[in-house]
Parts: sequence; structure tokens; C-alpha cells
Amino acid sequence: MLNKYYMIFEELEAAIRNGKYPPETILPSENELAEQYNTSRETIRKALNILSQKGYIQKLRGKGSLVLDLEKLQFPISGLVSFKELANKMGHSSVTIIESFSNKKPSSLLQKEMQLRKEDTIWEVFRVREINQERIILDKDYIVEKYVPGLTKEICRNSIFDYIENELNLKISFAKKEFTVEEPTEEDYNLLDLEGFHSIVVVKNYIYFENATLFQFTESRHRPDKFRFVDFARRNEA
Amino acid sequence: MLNKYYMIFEELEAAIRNGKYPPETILPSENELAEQYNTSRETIRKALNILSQKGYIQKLRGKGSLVLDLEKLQFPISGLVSFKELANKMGHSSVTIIESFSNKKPSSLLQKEMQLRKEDTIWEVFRVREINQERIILDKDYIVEKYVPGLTKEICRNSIFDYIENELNLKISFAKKEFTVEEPTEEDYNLLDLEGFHSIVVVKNYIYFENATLFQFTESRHRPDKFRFVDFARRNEA
DNA sequence: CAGTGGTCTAGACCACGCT
DNA sequence: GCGTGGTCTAGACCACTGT
Repeated sequence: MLNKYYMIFEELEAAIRNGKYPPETILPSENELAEQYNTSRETIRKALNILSQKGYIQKLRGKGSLVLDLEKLQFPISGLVSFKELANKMGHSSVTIIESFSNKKPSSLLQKEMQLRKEDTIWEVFRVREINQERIILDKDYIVEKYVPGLTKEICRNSIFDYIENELNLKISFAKKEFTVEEPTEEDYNLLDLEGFHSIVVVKNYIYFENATLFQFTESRHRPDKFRFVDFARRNEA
Repeated sequence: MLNKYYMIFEELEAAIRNGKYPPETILPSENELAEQYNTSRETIRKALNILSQKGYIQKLRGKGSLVLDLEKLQFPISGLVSFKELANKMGHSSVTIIESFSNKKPSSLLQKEMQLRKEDTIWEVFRVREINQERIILDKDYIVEKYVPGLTKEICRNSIFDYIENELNLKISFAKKEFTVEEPTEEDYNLLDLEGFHSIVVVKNYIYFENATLFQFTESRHRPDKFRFVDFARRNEA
């Protein structure tokens, strides 16, 4: 990003992360920051708002911006993050196995759910994520071909998000996520290491571009013992 | 709220919800809205940003603010919502049963986790939520007495959040939520209707006031078949 | 009281989409 | 070229916290 306020956010984020501004301390005031970064107060406030939304700081009227304790509140898991990005951040040794890769007409259910035209085709990609030699996650991706052309097995072995954003230069913007718990299917038992488990966590993801077109539906099936989702929520997201 | 921008947000939200601005249409431009509401464009933009964060609209450069399909994206479940608020919105017939209500010294684990002083005491409230005559959810609340004095069984039968916000006039600000799946405990089997279920969804909630003090820890244990969590996430929360 | 964050303004320039 | 949203500014006034 080349925005001033986003760059300032990133600098402050880094400064908090590397301990320049430790938890329980107060950031320099908005006026001071405006001087330091040679900008206006409103621009500083945009940067601080992002920090606040992400749970880095709490603003205190008349006092300043309090740095929150990352240990207690942080979570690289929230928001829109791909498995690749996540595994990297967590430092796990992980392997992705392509179980199947095909281009087909969508099922009528999927066609309805993704509001596809009759002639539209999709990439169907099933991937198993192995962590420490155990098959933990089954990702079933359904991607609209006309929006994401040229997909290959090799790309799926890396990161589909990376391909979309850095090769195709398309901008992923928002997603609806839905979490439920179900009984494992035959497929789950075949593809994952589920000995002794009687349930599976299902995360359905509807993923949209900046222009509000739905281009991908992903069903992510997690072995329950390895599933953990952490979220930071503000009561009034003003 | 008496802020201009928040009132404008609420009006626009209502207008979208009651169909004045249907899905797939474009809102009046920021300049038009600024005139209509007799305010400046930046103030309008603050209102629109809230709509955007909540998944009501998608801003399209050069075009306008597109109204998104609530049916597809909405979910009164995200964020910080109490069971009471939720049950009301969903229109379920629900009953809250107080299993236990006591004031005690916290366990050493809880004392550490909530950063309490030696002399601090807590309210410990166990509540079972019954939906359609089935005991579905066990809520275990631990509330710091010095911050939330005067709690009673009767209040717990209604809404603790309501008491805190409207009687004590304290402002709940943010929370960290953590979702996992565990094996049910003896307690779960005793208090909930779990015949045939072998897992339980555990939601841990750390809840903070506006001044960043942690005043409540809640462990919410859900029967897996009735659990559903929906989230709307933007990739860059700017 | 001085300093902090919260709100609001009026105007500027830019990048983008459309026609 | 015109209208859209995206960014940025310089300044104002308010509410709150501390001394």
C-alpha cells in the first residue's frame, strides 16, 4: 500500500510487535504522531483506528492510546487468511496434498449457491493439509473459471490466493464464513486421519472480489482436536 | 448515540433493511448524501465505513456504494452479542435456567488468567439455555465483583449485559473469543441433553470495558448440532 | 488548567468507471 | 469529461483526564 495512513499503521504495528511500545504503555499522542510523521491528525487517526480494530490498542479519552497485551489478545487466525499464510506465521511444518484437481460443470446446488450461469465452469480442487505427518484438514475449493483462469495443480500446491492476487492481480476483498460441527462423511474418513474422532468442524467460506463478485466457495473440514479459531470483536465497530 | 455519523449509519442501515435501498442497487453518492443530511462528505464517509464493515455495502470506485444481499451475507451472530439479544433476534422460544449462583474467591487458574488481585472475589454463574425444551448450551460466567457489584440471580435470569450497560452504565467495549471442540465432561453430560453426542463446542470469551479492564470471562459450551457461527470478514480492515 | 482523544468541516487533489 | 469514491489537509470545537 502506498497510502500514508496505511504505511503509518504498518510502522506502528511493527513498533508494537517488536517491543518499541510495550503493553500497558501509552503511544505518543495524536498530535505528536502527526508531527513525527509530518501529516495531519485525521490521517494519524485513520492509522490508529486500524490498530484499534485489530486489537493492538485501546483508545482512552483524555489519556491516550493504550497498547494492549498481544499475548492475551493476538491471533493471526482472524480475518481472511489462507492456509499457506497461516502455516508460515505459525511456523508449522506442513504439507499440502492435492487429492483431486478438475474442471467441470458445477452441481446444481453449487450453481444456485454461487449464482452461476448455465455455461459457467468451475475448478474443483480437493486438498489435504498434513501437519506433523497427520492428515488434519480437507479443503474443498470451488473456483469460478471465468474469474480465475489458468489454474494448475502446481499453483494449488502453493497458494491459490497468492496466484489470484500476485499473478492475476485481482483483489480479494471480503468473505462470509460459517462454522458448524458435523458428523464425518465417508470421504472424511478416507482422506483424513480420523481414528477415534466422531465429529468434524466445517468452515464454509464464500469469497468475494473488490467488485463484489463471488469467485470462490471453500469448504474446509478440520479434525476437531486441531481446530482453533480466535476472534477479536469490538461491540461498536465505529 | 448522538454522533451525526452514527445516526446517519443507523438511518441508512434501517433504509437498507426495510428495502428502501434493495440489494444490487447503488446508494446515493457521498456528495448527495452530504447534501441530504446537511453535513460534510467525511462525515458521510464515516457512516458508510460502518455499513461496509458490517457487510451491508461494498464501495466501488468510480461507481458508488453497492448494496449487498443481506440474505446471503447477514448474520446477527457476529461480534459481541449476548444470548438474550440473540434469542430475541432469532425469535426462538428460549428459557434460561440458573444452575448455580455464588460469590467466591477465584481458582488460582482463573486468578492468573484474569489477572486478579488476592483479595478480589468473583460471581460464578452457571446457566443452562433451553431451546425448544432441549438443554443446548451451558454458560459458565465468571465476573469480577468489584467491577460489577450487586449482581443477583434475578438479573442473571434476564441479561447480565443489560444490567451492566443500562443499570451500572458501564461500557462494554471489546472481547477476545476462542472457539475449540472438546470431549464433553461429566458436568456437560449432567447439565445438558447430550444423548448420542461425543463432542462439545467451547467458546471462551474474555470481555473488556472501554477502559481496557477485563471484567468477565465466559465459557460457553454448545451442543455441536445446534452450534453455528457466522462471520463477515474484510481482508484489509481499512 | 493543559493535554488528550472524538467529532465535524470545507476544500483540495487523485484514480477510476462510464459514456 | 464528468461523476464517483479514496486520500489528505488545517483548523475548529467538544468532552474527558490529569494536576
